[in-house]
Amino acid sequence: MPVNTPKLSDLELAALGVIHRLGPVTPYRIRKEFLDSPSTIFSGSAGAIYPLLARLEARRLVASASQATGKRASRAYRLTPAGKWRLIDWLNSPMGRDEASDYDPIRVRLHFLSALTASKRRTFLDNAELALTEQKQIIERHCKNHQQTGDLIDYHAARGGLHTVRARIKWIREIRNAMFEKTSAGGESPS
Amino acid sequence: MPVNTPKLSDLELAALGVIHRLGPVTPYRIRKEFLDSPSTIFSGSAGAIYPLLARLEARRLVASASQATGKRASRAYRLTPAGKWRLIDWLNSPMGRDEASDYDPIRVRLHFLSALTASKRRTFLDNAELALTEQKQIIERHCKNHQQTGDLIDYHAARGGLHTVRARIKWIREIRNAMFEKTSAGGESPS
DNA sequence: TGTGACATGTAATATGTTACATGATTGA
DNA sequence: TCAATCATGTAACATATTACATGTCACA
Repeated sequence: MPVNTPKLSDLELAALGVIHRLGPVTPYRIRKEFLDSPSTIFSGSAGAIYPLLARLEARRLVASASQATGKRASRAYRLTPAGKWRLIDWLNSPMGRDEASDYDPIRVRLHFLSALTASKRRTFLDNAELALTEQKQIIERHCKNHQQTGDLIDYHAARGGLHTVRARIKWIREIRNAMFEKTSAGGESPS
Repeated sequence: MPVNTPKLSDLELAALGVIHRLGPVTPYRIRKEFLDSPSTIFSGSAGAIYPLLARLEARRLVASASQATGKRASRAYRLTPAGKWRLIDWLNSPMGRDEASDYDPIRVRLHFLSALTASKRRTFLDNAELALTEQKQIIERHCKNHQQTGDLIDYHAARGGLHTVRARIKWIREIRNAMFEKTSAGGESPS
């Protein structure tokens, strides 16, 4: 069932998802979900989340109820039925190039490596491998956490990050090998 | 040498890189570079590129010379020395979480899969694998092209996309296996 | 002579970032 | 009681998307 045609941003859709998963939830709790994620694409900044929730409420995709304990204003947001339909539409919608494509900031930089001296290129690759290795450790911790808490979906999502970061490390090593390690054996034929 | 402190967007930095690689180059040629890329993050829309070039020129990172053949206005852009320094600064700058992190639209959706019935979850995974497989073929073609033209850097960049998309396919299969194959095929009910 | 691809641009608009302001709670 | 952290918000700003307007060229 197509619902609420106007397009939503990735962040808005992800927010719907978070609200669905957590149930009635405060804006800050939603922010934390993004802030604590090993992925950094959704910054979870206040300036993004509060106006976003106002937009979603204006479109009747979420509803809020006051939750004030004492004087401080606080609202708990939940999905409306329309909001849940919209979320499900998104999850069921066919995947195209945009979804199959990924964004790798290191790969973007790599395209322009010819602007550097050979020595700086090597430093670039070393830095990349270091940063990726740290990221890998962060994700491995997440993975273990979710495994212990039995949170299957989050576990699989973390595994995705792990698969990817491992592939990227392997890739960086392959490049360094090709560029610097000369005749190293064992090279697989590309493709 | 730190140059030109104000921060540039990824697209602006990538544009500097493209201008550096191609030499004096028209706006449309720059757009095409993004339009033709197997990655879809940089749309290369006119509304992004033309104002961007004006900004970079105002900051003296690029300079342009008229290239009008006949009546139609056309400018060729090249990097200024400051522009080249800025590009090199970017490539040499240390990599942090943001660079080590990646953005996988399928992984974002996966986090909310609990909103779907078991049957729809399976469809989701099938769709994902299909889209990824198509993307893989596109990247494989790019890879071969660059290999034939001897364009080492672009070849390695394409290899990066290939490593990643393969890892993602493997990951999707792993999830389907865990959820449906093997042991108790009993899907849980949607929450 | 018209059609479609190539090419240059602008305007309206929406989203998200940074920076700021402020209140509440915890614990040193 | 002071500082840090948690939490709610707003305002200014910059960037990028969509949609539009228009010109040029090849060629059927």
